[in-house]
Amino acid sequence: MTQTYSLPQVQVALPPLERFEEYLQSRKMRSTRQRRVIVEEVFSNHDHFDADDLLDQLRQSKSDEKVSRSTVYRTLDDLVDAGLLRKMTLNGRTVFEHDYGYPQHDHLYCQKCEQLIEFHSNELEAIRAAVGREHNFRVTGHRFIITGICSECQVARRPVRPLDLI
Amino acid sequence: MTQTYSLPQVQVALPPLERFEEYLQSRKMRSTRQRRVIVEEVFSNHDHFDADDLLDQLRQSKSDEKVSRSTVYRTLDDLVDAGLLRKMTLNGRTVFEHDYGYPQHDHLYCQKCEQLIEFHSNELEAIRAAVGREHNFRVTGHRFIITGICSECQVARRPVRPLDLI
DNA sequence: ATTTATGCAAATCCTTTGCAAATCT
DNA sequence: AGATTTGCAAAGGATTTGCATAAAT
Repeated sequence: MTQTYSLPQVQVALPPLERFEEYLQSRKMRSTRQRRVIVEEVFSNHDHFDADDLLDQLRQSKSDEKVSRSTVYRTLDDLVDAGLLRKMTLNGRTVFEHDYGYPQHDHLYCQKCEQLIEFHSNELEAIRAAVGREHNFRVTGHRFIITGICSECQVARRPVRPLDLI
Repeated sequence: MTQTYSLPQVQVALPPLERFEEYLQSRKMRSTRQRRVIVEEVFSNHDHFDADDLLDQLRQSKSDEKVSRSTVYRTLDDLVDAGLLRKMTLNGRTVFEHDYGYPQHDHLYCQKCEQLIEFHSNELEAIRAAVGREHNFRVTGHRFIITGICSECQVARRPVRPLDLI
């Protein structure tokens, strides 16, 4: 039942860690215990997080695998360079989210619960392109965030975050 | 030739300083020399700026009108509260721009010359509303920034800014 | 054996704060 | 006079850096 003839090689997405090691090799950087631990932790769930969140998570998981704060910062930047993570500023906080193997999307940001909701819009891509064309601007990316109150918070009576820093 | 009968009072936009003094009064805050100097300086040109830029400008203009760094920070926040300025984070920098009496717009950001180009799109408003409706999200605002290379920089050969922080 | 990465503590950058003195109303 | 605001210097928070030691090739 096993097929032994070879199929045309399909571009299958590598697991994040492997993808990262590929990147490291290409830059003559080393695959260290810390880097591996960080990548595993980062891709173990799909939340948005900042350096501190990650540090906390690392401390909670297998306690023997310590990683210093500086290494977390350094590796997070490497992961962005490698295209595994996206970095953005939200309300003054630097937050990261998965980029590698993750579909393009934008965010709704609730000013009460501070939750980020993802959405995708094809029309947005169109606008982006049109605006670029109009201004003879070579578009390489964008960031779009809609602020307001999410459905759950519309009933709850919680204070709205000042929100000047989106 | 002078008409002495009174016309129905039209809502004319007040100059920024007057608008600000109105705000100050409503909050029992005082119209101080520093606050006046800052507002005048801020609205003397339409560039985007950060606290440091403003401090420099203040130092260059009439040298007798000194304003301390803390006061600049404090007043900038007041101006945001008063609705005269918008605050946003760009590439890790906190930048301000005129809001009062200024039409709603979004930005193109050139990663080479770091210039901000303003544009407006009605379609964007539509998308915003549609997305909000879909997610039962009460939209109060948004931030949209398109990144890339402006027309002038497309010919020049300058390095592209890393740009992870938009 | 070499070279790169880590961890620590110190340094930096930007912004905020406490408080006495100065300035408004 | 009485209250608010200012300027200063010190405190904060987040991130980066220099450097000796540890770990990877």
